[in-house]
Amino acid sequence: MGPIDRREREKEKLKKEILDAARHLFARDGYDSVTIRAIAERIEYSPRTIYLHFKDKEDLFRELCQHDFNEFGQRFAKLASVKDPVQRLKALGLTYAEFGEDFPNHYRLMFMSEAPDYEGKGEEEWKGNPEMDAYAFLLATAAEAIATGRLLPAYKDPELLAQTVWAGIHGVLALHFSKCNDPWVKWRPLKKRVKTMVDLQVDGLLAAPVKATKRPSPNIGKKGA
Amino acid sequence: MGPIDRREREKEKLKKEILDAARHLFARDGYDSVTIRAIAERIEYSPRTIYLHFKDKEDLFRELCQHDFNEFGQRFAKLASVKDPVQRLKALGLTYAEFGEDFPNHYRLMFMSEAPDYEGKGEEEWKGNPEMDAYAFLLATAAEAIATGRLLPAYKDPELLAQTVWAGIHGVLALHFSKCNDPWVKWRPLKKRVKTMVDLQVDGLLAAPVKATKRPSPNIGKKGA
DNA sequence: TCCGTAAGTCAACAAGGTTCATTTTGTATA
DNA sequence: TATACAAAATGAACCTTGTTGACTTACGGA
Repeated sequence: MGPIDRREREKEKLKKEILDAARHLFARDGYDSVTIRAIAERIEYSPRTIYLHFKDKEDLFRELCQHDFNEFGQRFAKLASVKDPVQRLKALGLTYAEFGEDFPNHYRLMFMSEAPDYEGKGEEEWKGNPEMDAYAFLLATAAEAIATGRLLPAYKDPELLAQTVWAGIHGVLALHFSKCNDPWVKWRPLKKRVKTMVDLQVDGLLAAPVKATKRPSPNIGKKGA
Repeated sequence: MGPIDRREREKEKLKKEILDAARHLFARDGYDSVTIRAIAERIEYSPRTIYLHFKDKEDLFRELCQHDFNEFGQRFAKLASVKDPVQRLKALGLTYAEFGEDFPNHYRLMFMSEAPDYEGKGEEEWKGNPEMDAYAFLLATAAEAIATGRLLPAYKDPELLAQTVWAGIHGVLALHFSKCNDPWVKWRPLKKRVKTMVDLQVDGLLAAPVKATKRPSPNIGKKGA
């Protein structure tokens, strides 16, 4: 049965066209500024047609992310070759930030907008999500880093460590995206801020500058305010 | 001239009513979900009236922030009594995060949405802004901390240090607000993540656990990936 | 009492997401 | 070949929301 197959293919092709148009516009103008009508105009179809392929604007947006974030996943995957987990942690941070710099609108989309509620959805719904893969990779690296015994004993929960490191770099980017116009801040170059964050975190984890391999003293004592 | 004054007072009172209604709604529902019409309905005036007091929705929103962020400024001001600048840095982080926890929607408003362009506006436009005061305070604390000589020599730029520390805590909050539903992350409690971030950063700055007062070794050498 | 100004309102516009009812199109079948 | 039918596509409209133009009302001063 040829015709049916062809139709199916054509349907897929149109969907791809929509995604391409949407990608272009979202990346250039940001989520809010892009209208369904504009996307439709770009592909020379009526706005209504888009709704035959996507439930609503957010659904389109989300599918686009899912599709595109392979780039993100691929960049991360390359870092598997870094043997030392602590160095890999650093590399992860730098790569993550680089992605944010290269694709600011995608970054915003993925990390700075309310996530959909996965409540109730099965694992299949989010399996294969590059964001998840990246987090898993970060988590594994954190665990390995801890396993080297070179970190301060306070940092022994891989999950907590991964979340904290992630938050640090994310903070640099997020602040950059939303606050870079504050006139009372003499912003340092983004790259410099990223590097400082990465260094600071690793310094904090190792808690002994550069080449110390053993933690200097086990008792950290109370840290209360 | 009594009547004129009274009119002025009444005008101010109505403006305050608008702000109160807006605060309530913004805090409860978030910026996007609040409509001008809803605010108007709450104060039992027509929507048009709001435009007699504020240029547009964003202007209203911004004035509200400006007005409310005294709370923010006051919390910070209290920390001036912490003598040790490093401890004060810690306290600043914890207080900042506490504010975000207590007023998530205000936090979002102030730190997670595109700032207006201050381009071209004179200093008067943003003078007295509590956000600026808070940043100035953080900056001063960073400078003092550096001046103690207890930090690693790599961290000698107060501006860069302030920006990095801010970014770290902000990252924890921002990630929390937009990503706490990701099912593949076993999120640790927010308070714990905040504390970890603060500790990690201070550990990194001091680069010698706990009570070390002198930097252990001046040469940090290259940190490149 | 009458005028002018400030305060306030109604109705409407425009933009944008979304849907209803309808038309067009291409395929399979009598 | 002519017809029935489902898929594809669309134009017009609906609804919400920010915003504004034009009008009405209230009131202090002459």
